[in-house]
Order: sequence, then structure tokens, then C-alpha cells
Amino acid sequence: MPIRDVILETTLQLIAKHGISATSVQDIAAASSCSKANVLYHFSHKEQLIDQSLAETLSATARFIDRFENRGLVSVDDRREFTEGLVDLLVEYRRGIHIVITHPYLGDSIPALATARELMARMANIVAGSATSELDRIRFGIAVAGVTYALVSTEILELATLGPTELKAFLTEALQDMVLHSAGPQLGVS
Amino acid sequence: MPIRDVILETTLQLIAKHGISATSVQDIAAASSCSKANVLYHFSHKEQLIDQSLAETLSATARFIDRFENRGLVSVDDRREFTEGLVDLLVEYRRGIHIVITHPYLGDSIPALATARELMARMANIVAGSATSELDRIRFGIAVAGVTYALVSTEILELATLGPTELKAFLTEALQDMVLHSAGPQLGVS
DNA sequence: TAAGAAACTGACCGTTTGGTCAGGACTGGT
DNA sequence: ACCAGTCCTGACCAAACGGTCAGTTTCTTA
Repeated sequence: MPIRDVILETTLQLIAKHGISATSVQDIAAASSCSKANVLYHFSHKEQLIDQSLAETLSATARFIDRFENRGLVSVDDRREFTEGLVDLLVEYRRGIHIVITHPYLGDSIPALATARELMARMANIVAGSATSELDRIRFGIAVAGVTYALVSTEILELATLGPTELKAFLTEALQDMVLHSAGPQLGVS
Repeated sequence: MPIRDVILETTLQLIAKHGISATSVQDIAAASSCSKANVLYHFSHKEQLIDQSLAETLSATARFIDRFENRGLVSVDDRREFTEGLVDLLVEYRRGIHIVITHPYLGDSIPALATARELMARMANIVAGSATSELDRIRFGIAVAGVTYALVSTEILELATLGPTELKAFLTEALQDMVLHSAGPQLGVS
């Protein structure tokens, strides 16, 4: 494995565990068994290193959002597709999402986190904009935020008991329960 | 207002906006219109300053958790009481909760955040332990995490459109929808 | 095997950080 | 008038940070 990839992987690992601010370039270098100068040879700034570590997660998320932007999520089928895609995304990129979500600050200094902020806002708009009522909007928002943070929190609190496959199935089922039965204009709650 | 309280309030304001790591004692001093040395005269360490800023939020949360620990949340009434109390807590202490929740790291260096971590774990145990099935556990977890983070996220993304009273009513209603209809052993989902 | 490019390093630098300290100002009590 | 205690400050410090740089090793290729 090329040292460049080792550094990227190590970075992701360390910042997921200790946060970005608490992870120094020196820490990353030590854990990658090379010098700090070498880390900064491959990635000229810390900011760039973080950016590239999160690139995959962000592009996958952007792709997901692109699929559903400018398209209502009112029908049961649309919402089913959305929730399934969301759970897939969350489970596959949970580490990156974990990092992004636990760093709402630093958007000014780290471009990737500014991008992430935009993506979160777009996601919120998709959810809010396709709700059939105020209550549906709240419910939909809670469900999407909930499935996201529940996954992250269990990791932080080390509560995970289920395997990824079961987890995915349960999350999808619970999420759809919450989001589907109020969908469709004909079912809009007052 | 005594300078000590000004400093505490300023601290809460700054770390809610920029995060703990990005807020220096110097920043707090400047925003409180006094010297850095004076901040460290009233609070001998930065850690202690953060601790005391979060003390009220943490004790209120601890009181809430105490009420429900060692008591099932299986009946509809119990869950109704729990969700109402939770929403009250979240809305009243949203700023402190916001801070605690966006700082899952730093638990090693800041005791208040270690305490917060314990509280989150206890909360998770209450929720998980009183679920009537695996699906109910997931659903309950998503709902509690969701209402918490949805509130925080709307603040971060500056999406808040509703006043606190309406918000509280909607959140309670949505939360109870999610959590009540699967409660009670008689309704336990396979 | 020679030569140039790429990978890598230790030493170093300026800045910012949390924290210390000796002393100045303001207070209430005697 | 004096004093003790609290409040407050500027100057200072060591440590850690991100980043630079001159120079060395390793790889590639002709």
C-alpha cells in the first residue's frame, strides 16, 4: 500500500476517534510510520489532507442528493427509494459521515466541511420541501436526522450490537414506518 | 451583571458558535471586555470554565434521566411523559445540548464532556432497555436521536422557521406518533 | 552506470496556545 | 490613615502547532 494511501487511511482513523482539532499532523505521521515533513510533502497542507480523506464520502453523498433534488418525495415509492438509498449511504460511509457530522464548525478553515454543510442544507431542503404538511415535515426531519445520528451515536458510545446487514434491514424498516404512512397528498395530516 | 457571569455567558455563546477548540481564552476575554489573565483568575483553567458553562445543562439532563432510570417505558403513559419531558428539556437547554452533542471528543480533557458522554449512554440504555422488540428499540432510538439532532441541526443550518412554542408542540406530537403506537407489550412488533 | 526525478528526513521558524506571576488599583473595615 | 483582601492587568513563559527548507536517499530510465 503506497504511503500516500496509508496516510489517508490513518488520517480518517485518527480524526474519527479524536476529532480534527485534536489530531496533529505529527500524530498522523507517527501513526503512519513516517516523518511529519513527508506527510506535508504528499499533502501540502493539513486542510488538503482532511479534504482528500473525506472526498469519497462527500462525492457519494453529493451523488445521492443529486438523485433526489428537484424531485418530490411525496409518493410512497419515491420515499421508499429515498430511505433505502439513505440507509445504504449511511452504513457504507458511516465513518466519513460520522466525521462530517461531528464537525459542524471548522467550515471556514476546511473546504470539505463547508461542502458538507452545503450538502446537509440541500438534504434538509429536499426533506422539508417534499413534506405534505408541517407535521410531516417535522416527522420526516426527525426520521432522517434520527437514523443518521443514531448510527453515529451507537458508534461513539460503542453500543453497536447488530451486524451491518441486520442493522441496515432494521433501520430501513423503522425509517419507512416513520416516513411512509404519512406520505401522499391524500394522506396529508392537517 | 458580575464579570464572572458575563464570562460564563460569553463562553457559552462563543463555543456554541465556533466550537470549543476554536475558542481561545483570549477570544473569551476580548468578548467579555476584560483581560485573559482575569478570565484565568476567575476560572483557573479553561477546562473549568467550560465545565461551569455547561453545569446547568448537565444537571438538568441528569435530573431528567434520574426520573426515568430504573423504570420501564413500556406503557403509553410512561412514554408520553418521557417524550414530553425530553422535548421540554431539549428546547429549554438547546444551546448547552447543542454544545455537548457537537463535542463527542475532548471527553478526556474536559470532565463536563465525559459526564455528558455518560449521560448519553444512560439515556441510550433507558431507551434501548424499555423497548418491546428489536424494531421498537431501533424506532425509539431513531426518534429520540432524531428529535435531539433535528433541533440542533436546524440551529446549525439556520433553518429555524417556527417559534419555540409551536416547535415544542410539533416536536412532541411527531415524537409521540413515532414512539407510542408501538408501545405496550400487547402491541409489541415481532 | 550515470543522471534526473521523486520520495523522504531532521533541523528549524513564526505563531498561537493555556497558564504564571509580580504588582497595581479599588474596596470595606478599623 | 492604614491595612487586608479582592479584583484585575501587562509582561512573560514553555509547549505545541502548521509549515518551510536544504540536503540525502531511493527509484526510474536511458
